[in-house]
Amino acid sequence: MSKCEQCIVRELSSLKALKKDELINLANCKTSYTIKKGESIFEEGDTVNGIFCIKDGVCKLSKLSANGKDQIVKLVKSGELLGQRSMISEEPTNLSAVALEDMDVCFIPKQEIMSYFDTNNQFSMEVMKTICGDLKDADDHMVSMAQKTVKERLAETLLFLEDTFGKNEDGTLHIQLSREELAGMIGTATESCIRLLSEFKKNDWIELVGKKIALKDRTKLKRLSE
Amino acid sequence: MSKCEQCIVRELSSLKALKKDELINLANCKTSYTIKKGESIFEEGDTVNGIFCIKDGVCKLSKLSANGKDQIVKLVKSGELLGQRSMISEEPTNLSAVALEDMDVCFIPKQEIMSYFDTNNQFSMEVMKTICGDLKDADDHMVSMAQKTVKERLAETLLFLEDTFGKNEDGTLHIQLSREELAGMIGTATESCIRLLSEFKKNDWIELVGKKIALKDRTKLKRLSE
DNA sequence: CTTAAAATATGATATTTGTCATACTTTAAT
DNA sequence: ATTAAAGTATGACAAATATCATATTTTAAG
Repeated sequence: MSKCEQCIVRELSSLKALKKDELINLANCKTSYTIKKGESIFEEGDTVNGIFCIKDGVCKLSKLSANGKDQIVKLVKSGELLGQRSMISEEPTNLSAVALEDMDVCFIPKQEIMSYFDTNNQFSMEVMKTICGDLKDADDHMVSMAQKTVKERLAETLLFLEDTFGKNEDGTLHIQLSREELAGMIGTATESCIRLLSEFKKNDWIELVGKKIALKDRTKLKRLSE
Repeated sequence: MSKCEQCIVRELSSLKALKKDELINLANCKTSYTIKKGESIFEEGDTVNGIFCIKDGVCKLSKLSANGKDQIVKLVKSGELLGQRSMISEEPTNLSAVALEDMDVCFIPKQEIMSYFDTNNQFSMEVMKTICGDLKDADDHMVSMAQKTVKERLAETLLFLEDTFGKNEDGTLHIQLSREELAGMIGTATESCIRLLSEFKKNDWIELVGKKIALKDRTKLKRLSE
């Protein structure tokens, strides 16, 4: 049982507002475990009785739509918390969380978080601000879906992926998404996504290294996305 | 200065968690006013230094997209609070709020709300739950935009409008939206929206009474929307 | 290494949706 | 009452996107 006090990623989330004695309690009640790429942390309809603190790795939050396609709502990376919404609402979650890479996570039981809400107002405010940020992102995302073309959304998403997850030494996007998953982020058919990637490549805006993608002309992509 | 203690709509929002003495303070610092149909409560980019409690009327929350179209993100009606997200984030709002009907609202300064956050945990939890509910709605809405056709979204929206705002004696939707606004909710061009309304009418799923709309076959609409 | 399965890619085509033009209808102002 | 402006409606067409078929490449299993 490692000490939460010394955990680096804790500083990145609302948990940074916790005080020393709260951190000691936290270390005593948390559960650490690993999740392999492709495994799920929770699934649509599950009741989440706590929150997950992501120490390492990235996962996708997605929702299966009526037509059988998996729409990716958000990517969550190390330093972020997972499951807050569902835990606070006291409702089964409407999203599935699936690891895109091997992950290290800690589970913190609901009871513990609730006790922080009762005694540590700064923590409550941090959580509230995080959820408000998520809400703003969701609204903006929704407007993109409604008003932008698939091409614009692809450009936007590629830039987002590079900005958020960085790139490898060879310039390719660090985050590994299949074409199907990329299409699921954009909200389009896999074939349409592949076709547009080919078009972007032909225009020399991106490079395709196997199934990896490298951005070559961020300016053009930026202009297209707006 | 009317007493908040006796205000009926207060019972419908997070404000129901306030205690007697808090309500007396609230009554002393709130500002009541009216807003005419078409007027705005705040606009994209404004800093919102408090929240609005809607006593009567309905407004739209919308965001202007790059192509010049106004995407309606949410409708807010009496009993609900407005501006919480922006106030808590301490960021300018990303949405505009415009009255769809004449409205009565009260403005509660940020300072006052913050003091409740400090001293009344139940209130904080209620606000958190509301925002979490909004986040869930936003995610679901986003998936609809990404995965459903315009026709499906129109059917869904018509049902939502009847369920949420009710209908007049003649069976028409109580809420008054122009075709342009309805298109703005669905995320489509005004002409496409009008065209689909005509098609729905031809199929006898709805009736068009002037510019008003009456649902005639909820079952068909429901099936279509899913 | 070989093979089956999965992922990526591309073409052909149908469907959906947007855009532009125009007509009709309602609303509001003089 | 008359007229202009805004809102609603419809047609014609173009563009965007989905779907289905099929080929190619990559991955994983035996």
